[in-house]
Amino acid sequence: MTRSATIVWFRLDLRLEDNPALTAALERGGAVIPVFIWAPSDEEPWAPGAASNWWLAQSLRRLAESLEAKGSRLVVRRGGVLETLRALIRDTGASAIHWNRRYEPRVVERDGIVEQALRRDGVEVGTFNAALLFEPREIATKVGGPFKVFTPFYNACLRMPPSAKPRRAPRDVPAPSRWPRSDAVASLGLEPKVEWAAGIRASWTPGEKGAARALKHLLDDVVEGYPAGRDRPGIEGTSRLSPHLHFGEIGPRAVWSTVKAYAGVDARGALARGGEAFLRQLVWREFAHHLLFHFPHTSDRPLRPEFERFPWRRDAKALSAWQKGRTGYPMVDAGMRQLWTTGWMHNRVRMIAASFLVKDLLLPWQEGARWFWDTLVDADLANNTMGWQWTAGCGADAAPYFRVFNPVAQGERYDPEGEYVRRHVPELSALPARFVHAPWRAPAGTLYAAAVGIGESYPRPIVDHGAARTAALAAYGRIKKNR
DNA sequence: TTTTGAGTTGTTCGA
DNA sequence: GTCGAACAACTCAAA
Repeated sequence: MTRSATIVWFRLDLRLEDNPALTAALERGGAVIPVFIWAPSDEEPWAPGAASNWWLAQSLRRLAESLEAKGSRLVVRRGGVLETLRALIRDTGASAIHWNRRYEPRVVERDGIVEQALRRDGVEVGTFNAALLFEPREIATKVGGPFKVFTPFYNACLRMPPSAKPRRAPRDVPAPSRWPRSDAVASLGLEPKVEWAAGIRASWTPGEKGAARALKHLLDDVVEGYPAGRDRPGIEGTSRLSPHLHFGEIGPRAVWSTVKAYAGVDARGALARGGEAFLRQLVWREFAHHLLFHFPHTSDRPLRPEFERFPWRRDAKALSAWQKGRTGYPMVDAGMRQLWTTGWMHNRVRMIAASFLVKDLLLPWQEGARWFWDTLVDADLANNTMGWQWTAGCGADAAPYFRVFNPVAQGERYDPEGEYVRRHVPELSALPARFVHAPWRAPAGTLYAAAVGIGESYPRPIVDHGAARTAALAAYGRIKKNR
């Protein structure tokens, strides 16, 4: 006796492996109807940005292909989620719907409404965890509250029982006798009308297979040297898993168990071979989700209320120079141009570029968060929010206010040969290493030989870092509590 | 309730 | 060039 069909509503879980909503649908028996619904207005003011949308289009195509290889399809629709699901239930006779949970405040709210309405309709609703090692409510302090400091959060995670082993992708996915209509991915308008995605396309392979390849690359070439390599933007020292994790093309459980098995344990019981350092980063992703879930206003407003009074400047010209990578500080500009051309920025450089916007230019962190949101292929509300608030000093466990990154010193320390700068700021590529992070210090003859014209081919610094630092410290001093 | 120890990623200055 | 201290006070989390 086969049961009636189950709809699997795909969202940020665009994979077949270790996908609990899908697995449970298969275990339930009967046909499975995989669905994706494009409803960006539900997520305003944080509807996905342009780079995210590009990635999404590719990832949906890859998912559809994988489903077709299993004898199934991906039904794509646009518009109101509840109306669409109800129509699909009506058309297919499905009696159940499964999805994997998301944790962004607006989405939690929307999903709650959808779930209640469908249950009232008599539909069986099942929701699952695919996106996190530990969901926001699973980790709590001894008195039951959310954590605001990373280290105790991390320790609490390590005390948790290990999560279940990731499930394999199904062999096949039983199709319904008749498929509901589907829109084409191309009709969703996710891809640019003007061709700007060439650099992004050249840098990434969206989809579950691309994610698996990135994980293999992490094990083969990255983890071993991760503790130091992750801070070197000139080399491939990071996992580059972030967009794959954001779109759920791979799950954190699979990453965790694979890295752990690879790294092994040293004599003192600690994870060896860079494993600890990498998995810590994975827990930072968990912490970001924990924070946004428990402090849902923080995507727009500071966690520390005194920062509501911070004297941010308005300066459209400075903001535009930062966005375009024309601040005159090579490390900042290289980062901003890497972001623009590849849809991604190395984490070390994100901190440098973000610190520059917030502390050197005294522009509001929300402006930076907005720009990153639109340009990053890994734009993730939880991670983006936590990162910007950390840099600005207004978030959980944030950098102390006097911690102002020096873009020249950071460049010299983490990109000593200037490879990273040369790659992304080609007009400086002929400068010797000792001037590549501060070209204005180079003698005229050196500049001439390298064909660099300060204020011509490459901008003069738009602010003096030393003076900017003093101004930032003064501004932060003014919002201190006891003054 | 009170106490205690601690807190991702830095910079600058002076010895 | 290298090293340690100062930068400031606050809040968190657990005992």
